[in-house]
Amino acid sequence: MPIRVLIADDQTLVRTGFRLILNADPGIEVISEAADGEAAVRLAQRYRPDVTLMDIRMPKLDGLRATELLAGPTVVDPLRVVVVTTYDVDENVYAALLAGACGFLLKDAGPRLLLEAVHAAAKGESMVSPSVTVRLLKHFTEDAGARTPPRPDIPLTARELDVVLAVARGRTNAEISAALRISLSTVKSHLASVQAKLEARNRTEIAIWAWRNRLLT
Amino acid sequence: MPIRVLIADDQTLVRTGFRLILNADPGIEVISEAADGEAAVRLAQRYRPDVTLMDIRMPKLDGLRATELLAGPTVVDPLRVVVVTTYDVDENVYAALLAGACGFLLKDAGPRLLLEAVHAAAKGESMVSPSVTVRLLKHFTEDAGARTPPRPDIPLTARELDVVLAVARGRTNAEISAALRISLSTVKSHLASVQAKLEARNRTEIAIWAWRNRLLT
DNA sequence: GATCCCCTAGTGCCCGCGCACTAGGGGATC
DNA sequence: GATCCCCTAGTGCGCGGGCACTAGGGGATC
Repeated sequence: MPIRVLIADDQTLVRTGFRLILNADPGIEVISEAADGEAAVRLAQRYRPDVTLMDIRMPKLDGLRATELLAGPTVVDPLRVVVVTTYDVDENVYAALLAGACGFLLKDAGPRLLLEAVHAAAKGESMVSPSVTVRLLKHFTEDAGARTPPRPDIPLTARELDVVLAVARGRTNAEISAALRISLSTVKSHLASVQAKLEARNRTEIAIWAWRNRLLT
Repeated sequence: MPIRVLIADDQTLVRTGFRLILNADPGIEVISEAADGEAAVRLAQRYRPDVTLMDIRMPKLDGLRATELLAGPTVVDPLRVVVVTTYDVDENVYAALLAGACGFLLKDAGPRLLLEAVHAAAKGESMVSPSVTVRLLKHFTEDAGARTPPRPDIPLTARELDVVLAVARGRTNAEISAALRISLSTVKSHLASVQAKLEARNRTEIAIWAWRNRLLT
């Protein structure tokens, strides 16, 4: 059984291009096309395709709103939507993912990537354009291991700082241990020395210290 | 000028498979291979390949450490490393990204994905396996979703607020009980309902909520 | 008067955390 | 080579805190 795909884009040429690429894959079948956002929502709700390719800039209803209607957090039985756009703008990525998109592709991506994205979406996985992914990972690693020295010159080691930041995010010792790939004992060791250095009585005071000193925002 | 690739994997069959796939692409040239982590680091430092494919489980030095040595945050002129592994474990993903990997691939990925990953890495972009991406996005939207509705308008009762503020100052339940002149049980009761309302998992997350919403300075 | 919420209070359970202490490998410094 | 610090890891212990549940008095609303 092939993957049933709906294409939503206001430009005929783009739709045709996508259709040709997708139909060349025997595992994929384009079942319908929409030229504006309203039609996209209507057709998607009627046919319930396995994957919907959604352009952002469309008449009547833009692709992000349409995505929210089809895959948003409040939808009971969300569809899989891959957002496709020309412009690699951070706000678009952000909005698309919050709207429930399970993929974000730039139109300059090659056919291989488009096919991968459709297959991934159909499996419940996600595919994001590499140029977007790199920023996503940056976001992630900054969040996870922002090794910025603290304002008041308390000599925390790099590892201790990792633990402090995790605590300040409300993580448990077990979670920290998994995230940093060290044992529970080691987490406790670091935490104990941090606690002594900061003269904190418990982990909450450590978290407060981190917030007070603007290690987090 | 083709993309120069180093393959690091202890299994000969895997290396051969990768080499065949990569060499089929005229834009890619496999310049060397390593069968353990130490050799990977040595060869990578000598030849400085555009992209290194790095297995995690390897003799002598595991791929994560090797990646850290080649692309870690402390390295002056980091190389591009794509981590490749059999096991889709969260800790591996975290560790790989923190070690500076600009890609994370599962070995069950198809050849298309491997090629895309190498091309992306060479361009300074990033490619992550779809099954991993889906979890990465979940993290992202959770983080973002926790930020977007900065709801100070959660209906906390006066007494609950007292307790929250005390917690946000690092007080223990016993101290709160004494300060507010109520029993320990009552403190726990209030705290339990606060916890439910804020969807917090522990008192630290309650304290974080208070600071994030500027209930304290 | 009935209903609802808030504040108060309790019991039992047990897991996570903090405390004290030890310890070895590795890198940097003297 | 000796010393120091960092990161790692472990054991044992005990308390604080989170979880589930019940419950009664009082004020406000319907």
